[in-house]
Formats: sequence, C-alpha cells, structure tokens
Amino acid sequence: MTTVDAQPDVQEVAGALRTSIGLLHRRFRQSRPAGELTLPESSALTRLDRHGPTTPSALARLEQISPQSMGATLAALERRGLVERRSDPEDRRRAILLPTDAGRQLLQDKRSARTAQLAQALASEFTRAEIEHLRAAAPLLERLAHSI
Amino acid sequence: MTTVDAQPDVQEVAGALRTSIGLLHRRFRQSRPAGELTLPESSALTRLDRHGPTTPSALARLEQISPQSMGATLAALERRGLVERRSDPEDRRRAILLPTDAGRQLLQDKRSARTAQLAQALASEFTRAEIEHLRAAAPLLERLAHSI
DNA sequence: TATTGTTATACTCTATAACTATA
DNA sequence: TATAGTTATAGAGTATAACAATA
Repeated sequence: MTTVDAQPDVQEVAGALRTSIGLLHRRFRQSRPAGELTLPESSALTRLDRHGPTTPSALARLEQISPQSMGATLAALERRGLVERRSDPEDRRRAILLPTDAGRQLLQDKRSARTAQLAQALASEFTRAEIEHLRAAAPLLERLAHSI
Repeated sequence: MTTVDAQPDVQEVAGALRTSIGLLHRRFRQSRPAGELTLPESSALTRLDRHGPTTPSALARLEQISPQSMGATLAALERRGLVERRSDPEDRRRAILLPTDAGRQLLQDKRSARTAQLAQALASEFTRAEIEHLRAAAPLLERLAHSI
C-alpha cells in the first residue's frame, strides 16, 4: 500500500495501457470507410454537438490539441458544410462554431455506422461482464488523459 | 439480454471508448521527451524484446500495420544501433531481427522514464481499486483491437 | 506464381513559429 | 500588451503501388 510497493506495479499497468491503446487507436484509424469523417473531424463534430456552440480554442482545449491543429480540422468541416462559423458580436476576435443540420444528420447516420463495427465486435466477442468492465473503464481513461 | 436490448447500449460503450482512447493516444504522443524513441519505435522494440527474434512482417502483423510501415520504423531503430538484422540461412528472403545490447539497455532505462509519468499520474490521482480496474481493462482492450 | 522485403510517394495528424486583428 | 485566430512549414505515422530477390 505504500508508494514504494505500488510503484513497480503501477508501472506495469502503465505499460500495458500504452500497448493496448496504441493498438486500438491504429485499428480505429484503419476502420474508416471511404468518404467518412476522419478521426479528429468526427471527434470535433461530436464535441460541438454535445457541448453546444463554442470557440475554436475552447474545442482545442477539450480535445487537448493546439488551436492551430483544431483550426485545420474545423476548416475541413466547414468546407464540407458540416459546421457553421459565426462572429461573436461582443468580441470580434472570437468565432462561434455550431454544427449545421447536415452536420447533425451526418453524426446520427454515419457515426453510428462507424461505431457499429466496434459495437458488433463487443457484442459478439465479449461477455456482458466484460462489456460492463469496459464501460466503467472509459471514464477512467478519459480522466487519465487529463491527468498526464 | 437479447441482441436487440444490448445493441444501443453497446454502441454507447463503443463511442465512449473511441473518445477516451483518442484523447489518451494524443497525450501519449505529446509526452515524448526530447531524444526519446517515437511511439512506434518504442512499441516495436518492446515487442522484439518480449517476443524474441522475428521477421519484419511478423512484427507488422503483431502491431497491425503494413510491412512497409514497419520497415520504416525498423530502419530508424537500425540507424540508431538498437536492433540488429541477420539473414535467415534457411530462407534468404527473410530477415531476422533482434534487439542489440544497447536496445535492451535503452528499454530498461528509458521506457520506464516514459511510463513513469503515466505511472505517477495513476498512483497519485487514482484509487487502488481504479488502478486494478484499469489493469484488468488493458487485456480486454488488446483483445478488442484484434477483434475489429 | 507466391512471398519477403524495399523504394517511392502521398495523405493524415499534429506541432511550433510568425503573423493579423481585436481587445 | 494580451488574446483569438490564421498561415506557413515541418515531422511523425501510416498507407498504397511498383519493384527486386528468393522460394
């Protein structure tokens, strides 16, 4: 229970997480059907839909990437007509972003199409208890991402 | 318990996993100290150390990337003198890879330096039960990566 | 012919630096 | 001066296509 005892143990967990998360991330990228949103596009659009109208920098903070990187992702979403940009009348440096109807529609249709494959793998190859374990793990992983 | 009941539920777990794994992967990339191995270099060298001498294509299959991508990673490791390449006398198309002493040494020294930060975050901000939960989740995540 | 590996090329994702406009 | 955002550039990570050598 002391720090000394816990350390080698926790290092092992850390290593195992790095390996498994690296693998999963690669698979997520590979499983993108043609014409679909890229990973960051999908992620940004989802955040925008859940979070409500926000600025590019706020989104960048949520996704933990640089504002410039988020800018590139948002420009791609705008080109495809999936997000709309409004100027904040109270501070004209700021841009306010919100999903268009097309963006919301795409989220409903296509995101499920993308996660369907993952959900299928879960449903067919994992027990109910294992799925519950993963459900509980997801917020822990997100917390961990914000802790490092 | 039926498939119909489970489906929307499992989709939700799938979405949560995608979000949290995306975030964590970005943080892993960002936390690379100067002069360290890149993520795929570290991963390939670790596999090589655990798995024993293998061929480039076998490593590519384990890491679930193309043989060409693995070739680029291995070339970088060779340039740094961390892996050694031998020709297979039984099949001269094949190359056999193994870590050098320097490669093994670096794994011991530096990989812990990299995971130390993650381990520190786990130890200081998560309860023992949460850490145990994550430990059990890691092999599930790896299995999931191989299922999709 | 099939397999192992290499070379060439390109796309995605992200970063840092330098800039403009507004506060 | 400080902040929001953009533009330019570069590096990491990966893919596909075309090739050479060996089986």
